[in-house]
Amino acid sequence: MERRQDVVEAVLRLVRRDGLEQASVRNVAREAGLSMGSLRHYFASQSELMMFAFRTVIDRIEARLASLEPEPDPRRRAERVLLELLPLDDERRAENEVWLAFTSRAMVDPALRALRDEGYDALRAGCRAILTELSAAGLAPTDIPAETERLHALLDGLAVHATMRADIHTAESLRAAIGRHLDGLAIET
Amino acid sequence: MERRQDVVEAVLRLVRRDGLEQASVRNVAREAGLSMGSLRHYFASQSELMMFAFRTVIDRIEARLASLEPEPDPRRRAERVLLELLPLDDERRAENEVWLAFTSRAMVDPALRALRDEGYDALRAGCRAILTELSAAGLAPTDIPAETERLHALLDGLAVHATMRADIHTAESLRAAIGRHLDGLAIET
DNA sequence: ATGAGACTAGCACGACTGTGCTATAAAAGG
DNA sequence: CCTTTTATAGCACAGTCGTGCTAGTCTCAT
Repeated sequence: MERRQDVVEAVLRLVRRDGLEQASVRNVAREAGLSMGSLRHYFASQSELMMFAFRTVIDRIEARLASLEPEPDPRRRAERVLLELLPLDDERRAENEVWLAFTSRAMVDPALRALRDEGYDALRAGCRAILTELSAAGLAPTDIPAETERLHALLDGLAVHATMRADIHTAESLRAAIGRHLDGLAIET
Repeated sequence: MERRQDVVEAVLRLVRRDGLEQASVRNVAREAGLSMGSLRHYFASQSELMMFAFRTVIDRIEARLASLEPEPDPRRRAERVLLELLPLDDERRAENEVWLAFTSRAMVDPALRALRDEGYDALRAGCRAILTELSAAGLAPTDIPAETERLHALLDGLAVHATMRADIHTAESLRAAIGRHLDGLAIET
């Protein structure tokens, strides 16, 4: 059963190193140290493999968020959750790279689109929850939908930028951007 | 005369409809109504074709920005420029879809990366220019680098979101997000 | 020990890939 | 008129692609 996870690891390595289009059945098998036939015993088709890999990425991000230690202060909690979603270390940088590749393919692949939308909706709901709490504490405006649009876009924009150009966007500059946005929300109230 | 432009149109149609990975030499030739050999008379290799197509997209966006009618009021000018970059109509939606596809491939293709970085830098410089003007007019904080990071991320985030889910992000909601951000900048000053 | 199922391996097929190459048709310049 | 470019077309080659298929090997309960 855990062998499927090994295969997914191979997929993610391949996607990061050579791009999603290089994640062919043959390449994945070689990267995972399996024969083609053996790989197909775990995944009947390529699309099943890709869906599973995409789902794994989503699950990991959600698991990391769920394992955050509780933080009563709304402002600090907001900061912590948002920063957890940005590519501040190699692990999360890898996740974001893979996410970007899948997202791009989802533009033309209906099966992946459903998963992408699921991730999108979850992230947006998270942003909304953060803003609802902040607003209740008087730390953000009351127009939740509008601020959700803005925060969600800022978050994904920062993530994409940091993934594309890790050299320019340091952990510090990302932290500063988030902090500044939260400050702004408090002032606008 | 410029048959090359017709070929690029075919590439862009193909990328939008079926994804970048479907933009093979054969498919592009068929889409453009040419034979393979004929296409190769205009573009010696596939990568030359892709680079040219990517460059065309960049040039078009810059041309559209350059053709904006002058607007003396800093706030209105900022709004106009930023909205021009968002996928508010089909033409710009198409550009953003293609941009996203190229951007994703640029993660693993050094040749495309140079072009992507060029676009990235130009957009960031534009954001910085807008903020410098706003700041001079007392309509934005003086910490230009930090605000550039935020505005640039917001802009790209909105663009990506609207491109992925055009059904959810209406022209109105995008306009509102930009307007709200500019309001916030003025308040934070 | 024997049969069942899980696992591993690899070949074959038809389709698609980018590019090298040659051959023909049209246009242009002398 | 002839020649030189320019343009169009298409075949051949050596790959890679996903998947169907068969067969051998392992583990384990009966």
